Amino acid sequence: MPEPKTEVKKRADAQANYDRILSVALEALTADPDASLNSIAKAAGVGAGTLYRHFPTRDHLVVAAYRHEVQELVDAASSPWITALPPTVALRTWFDRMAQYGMTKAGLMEALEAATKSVPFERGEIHEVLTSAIALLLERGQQAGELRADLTAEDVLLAVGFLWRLDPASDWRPQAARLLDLVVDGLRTAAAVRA
Amino acid sequence: MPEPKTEVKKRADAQANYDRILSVALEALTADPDASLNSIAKAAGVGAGTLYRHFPTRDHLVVAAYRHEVQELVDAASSPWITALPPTVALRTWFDRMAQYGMTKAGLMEALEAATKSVPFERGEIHEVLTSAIALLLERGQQAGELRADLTAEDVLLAVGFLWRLDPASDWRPQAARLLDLVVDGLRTAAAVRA
DNA sequence: ACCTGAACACCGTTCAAGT
DNA sequence: ACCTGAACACCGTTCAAGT
Repeated sequence: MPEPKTEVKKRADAQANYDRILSVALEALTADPDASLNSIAKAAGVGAGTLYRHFPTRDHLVVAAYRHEVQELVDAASSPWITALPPTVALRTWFDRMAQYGMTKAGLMEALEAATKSVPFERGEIHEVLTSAIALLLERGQQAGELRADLTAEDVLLAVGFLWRLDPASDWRPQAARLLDLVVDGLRTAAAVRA
Repeated sequence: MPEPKTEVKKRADAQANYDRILSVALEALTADPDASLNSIAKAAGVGAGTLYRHFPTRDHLVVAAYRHEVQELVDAASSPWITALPPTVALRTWFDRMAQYGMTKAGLMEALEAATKSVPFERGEIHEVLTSAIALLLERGQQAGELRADLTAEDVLLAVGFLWRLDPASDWRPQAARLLDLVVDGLRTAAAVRA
């Protein structure tokens, strides 16, 4: 019988290091998004080479550290309290939650931003998982005729990228609300606007 | 008679260094937006301390290096070929030009991005000059009743921030067009949309 | 297989010493 | 006044040597 997990089996010490690096990284990056990789390795009690073995680039580490948070965000897109809403409202509500998440976890914004970077082959699973969550909500609105059909989930992700340039220490809520209104309004079909 | 220029008079050698650093920086940053300050100082034939004396932070240098390009962009907002257009079209056309500029000069995007950063007191003259250019176009559309009156130029600058996350090496034009349409559509008043 | 940690080339930044 | 450039503390990254 092979392992039920799809992930390749690691040696026990490697797995333990992997987990410890991640938990330390989550803490360190939340405290300071610019925390150095060397400092994280040291705090995790591993050599610098070990960190690089597991996470070849900084983005890999950041993305992995916030995988859980991002997954929660993605899961929310298909949760009852979102899907019960009319499509356009659902999309807007989900973006609100996204803003909340980003603003309260400094390091998370870096992870989300990495997913919005342009060069495609450098975009990882976060990009994929976020766009699929957006696609879910977007397509529902498109099929209902509320949202324009000529825009992709990638477009929408780029359009809401302003969320990670807000200042968490400021009074960002009114501005986020105005701009999300702007984007969601732009997403609506002429028919939906007229209604 | 004092100097006609508002800028404080510098010693001749200081002025020469200042100018040379800027011209070298423009070239270096255009070639590689991540060029190091030390390498720019060396290429300009000055000590590192001299560069820091003139430009206390990297953003100061980047902003100064692209001042001329940004000014051209800003001037375009009040140029005849823009002001002759209907307000909403003018705004959209100006953004197209903005995208062109950003995509053809790699380092310029960094300068523009610095202007979109959240923390207010770190935003410099580029932010000010860009928002005033946007305000010019925006207010014209607002007074004509074509554009929503509840949005500021700062909002709009944030909303078009996706422009500096496009990949200049890719086929960015169709996506930029879709997203600019989205934003400009969102900016229009209900009355204008119905028309 | 995996880990360690010294070593390397580099970075931003400072500051005593010069002119 | 202004400049130089060595020096400092740090960064990301590598890799021989260990287990």
